[in-house]
Amino acid sequence: MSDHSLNLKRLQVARPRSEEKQKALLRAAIEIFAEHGLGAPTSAIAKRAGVAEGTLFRYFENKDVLMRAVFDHLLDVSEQLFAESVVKSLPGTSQSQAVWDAYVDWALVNPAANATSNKLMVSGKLSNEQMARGMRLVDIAMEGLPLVQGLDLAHSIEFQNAICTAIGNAVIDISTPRPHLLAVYKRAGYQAMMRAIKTPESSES
Amino acid sequence: MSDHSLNLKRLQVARPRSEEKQKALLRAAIEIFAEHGLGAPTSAIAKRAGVAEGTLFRYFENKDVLMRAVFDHLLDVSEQLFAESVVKSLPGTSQSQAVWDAYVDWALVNPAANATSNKLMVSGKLSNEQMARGMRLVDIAMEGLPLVQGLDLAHSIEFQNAICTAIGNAVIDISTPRPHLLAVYKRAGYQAMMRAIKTPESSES
Amino acid sequence: MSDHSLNLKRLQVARPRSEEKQKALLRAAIEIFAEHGLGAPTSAIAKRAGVAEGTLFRYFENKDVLMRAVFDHLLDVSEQLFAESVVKSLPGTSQSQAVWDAYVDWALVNPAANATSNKLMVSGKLSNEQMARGMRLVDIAMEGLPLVQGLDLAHSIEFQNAICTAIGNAVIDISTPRPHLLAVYKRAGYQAMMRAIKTPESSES
Amino acid sequence: MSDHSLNLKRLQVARPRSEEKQKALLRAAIEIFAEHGLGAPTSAIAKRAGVAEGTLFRYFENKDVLMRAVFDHLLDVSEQLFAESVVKSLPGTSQSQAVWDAYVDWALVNPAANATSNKLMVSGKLSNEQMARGMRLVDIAMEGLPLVQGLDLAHSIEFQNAICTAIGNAVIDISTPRPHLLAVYKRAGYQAMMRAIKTPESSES
DNA sequence: AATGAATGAGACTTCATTCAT
DNA sequence: TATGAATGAAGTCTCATTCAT
Repeated sequence: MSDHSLNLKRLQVARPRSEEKQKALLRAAIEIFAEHGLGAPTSAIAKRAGVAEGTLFRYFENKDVLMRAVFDHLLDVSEQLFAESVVKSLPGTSQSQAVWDAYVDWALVNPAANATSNKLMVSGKLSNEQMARGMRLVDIAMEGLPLVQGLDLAHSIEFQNAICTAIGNAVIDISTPRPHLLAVYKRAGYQAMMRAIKTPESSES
Repeated sequence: MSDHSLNLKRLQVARPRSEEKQKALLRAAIEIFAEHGLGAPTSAIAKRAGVAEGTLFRYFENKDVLMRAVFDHLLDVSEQLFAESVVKSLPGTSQSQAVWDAYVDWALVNPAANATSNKLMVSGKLSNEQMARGMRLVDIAMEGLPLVQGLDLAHSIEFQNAICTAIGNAVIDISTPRPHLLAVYKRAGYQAMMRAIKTPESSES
Repeated sequence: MSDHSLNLKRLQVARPRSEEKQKALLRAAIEIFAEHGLGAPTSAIAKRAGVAEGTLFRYFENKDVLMRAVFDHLLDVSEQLFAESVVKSLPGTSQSQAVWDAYVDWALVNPAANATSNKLMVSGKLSNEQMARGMRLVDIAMEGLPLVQGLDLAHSIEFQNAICTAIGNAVIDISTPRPHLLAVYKRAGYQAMMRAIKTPESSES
Repeated sequence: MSDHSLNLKRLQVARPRSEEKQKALLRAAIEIFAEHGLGAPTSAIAKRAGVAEGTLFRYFENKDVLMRAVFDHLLDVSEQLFAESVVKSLPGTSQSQAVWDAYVDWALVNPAANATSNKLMVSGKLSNEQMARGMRLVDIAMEGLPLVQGLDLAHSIEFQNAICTAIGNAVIDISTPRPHLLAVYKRAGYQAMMRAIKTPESSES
């Protein structure tokens, strides 16, 4: 009996055999979600990935699991991106600017990934762990920036993260349809962000 | 009892199309969309509004029309809000701060409206006219703010609107789950916004 | 107050159940059924008739009743048509040709009536009495024609009615989209019909 | 067990799209449309075919496509019927009579097919290609019949097709409820048709 | 393990009919 | 009596998921 139920369980649980197919499905999901929203049919994702409709469910138990896997995958990419950007940063630029550039550039080169990431963030489908992981990533990206003052520490970090992320996304949003202005907006956006979080000495005088 | 013309008008229609029901449907749609996303069934909206499923379609030809009507309604409210906020602004505060306060306060008091508005903005269901109207509203809200420099005029307005809107929404997003910090974040957010768009040159003097 | 209500009351009484509205509804139903099939919404009929949706159901208990009323109305018209056509028939033409001409001409002048009549005939919505009445009308129209031979009487009548009706409708069907050929087809059709029912023996003599 | 190539073919598809189900759906549609009209629900067709409601739409994109497929199927059958009837025609009978007999017999044996075909012809749901194909079939069936005179060629063919089709359908209509009279009506109908289109020499004398 | 046919719940929408005015 | 707003059953079609092959 126990043997039996174990067997069934094993059959039901997604047992990916090919890493390649899993990647193809994630890539396809990112594209399809970006193009048609999270309500797009799983069959469209399977087709884009070049696999059968049913195959998707051998790799991802159901659509919600797929969505969360997509988000995890995008965070993996982002984390690696940030790590690399710091290492590669040019001597003349600060670490924060290296991360900023890397993030904005990546979003412009991977518009589907950026779009799907944003859709997932507001979908209500992510787990608390994933939300936390997302925030941690922002924490890391913000490392090295001077903290805005006038708030206690916890609130200050939270606040600064929110502001900086928002400005970054805003720059990406307006640059996406006008790639020729990317350099201008990227620079201006970075400066605006730095000013926004600069400690307001003058207000204390 | 009431005046004559009203009485006559009433007699001409069997049951007047109830303004109340239309409002109830819009309110219900705002709530349901906020809670369950734009993919929520129309039947849920009808039920929340306390009308039959078919009744929804007497007031709104189909779901897309309903969505656009919801957006128009929210813009109506926002426009009025901005107009009033300027009039009511306290002597000591600038116009821009009055609008800022009004916007943040409204979003916190009407979280569903704010959430649904955001969802609609990225839904791809709005008409070009509606997108334009949304941007015009932001233009109006930004009136009186000094323009960030270093960009030509058109790009500058665009850029500034994007940055300011983003910061505003960020403040709303982090304040929503922590209402007791609203005052702090609202103040800090306003200052951050003003710094972000401050002319760069002045900081070098 | 009493003055007022009395006035209104009188206005309502001055609008009795009107023969005119009933006729308008029948006319509208004929048109709408012809244009959009028997599945067309009753609301479209009411609108075409210039009355409210609910008013239709004060004149016709439900849609099936309306359909049957339409058919009865069309038979009324046909009966009168046949009666008049005999009276008016020119000296040189036989009675059968007079009826034939009247029928074909009428169908071409009233395409909607003809189309709706045909649709109703195959709708399965008519009562047995109505089907019988329809056949009786054909019997009357056929009066005076020599009976095809080689069949016993009952079958012969039945057969001849079917053939003649079919040829008549065929002529109408091909003439409707080509009104300029009406005269040609009408004549040729009549001759074909007369030949079709000519006693076979006579051709052998 | 079976031969190799079949086995290999089988392995490539999970479950082959069953020809049998498609046929069952077409058959069910023909029956249901005949019994309840073209407005009958697709769910009734699926149930009659013994498949789930959704399965119908895997085989036919939507109801209109199903209707057109039904018509194409019926024309396929008719074309084959006509071809066979000519081949099988007895030495003593003319080709035209063979076709006539085959058509009438077929309609009586397949009343649902005949009824549905007629409904589709007047439904306005068929494509122009299908209407043309239907007329071409009649042309073929009429081949070999002497053309009625007194009209120019084009109109003559059109006219004759209409008359002959009409008489054929009339015979079918009156025979269907009285199968024991089929032979009589079939014979009499054929003779009536031949007389109807016979060149009227006498009128020229 | 992979496939894709099959399933059926549920979405949106229509419309005959009822009923408050 | 006339009106037309309200109703909800029923229709078409979609799609996440299961399952036979």
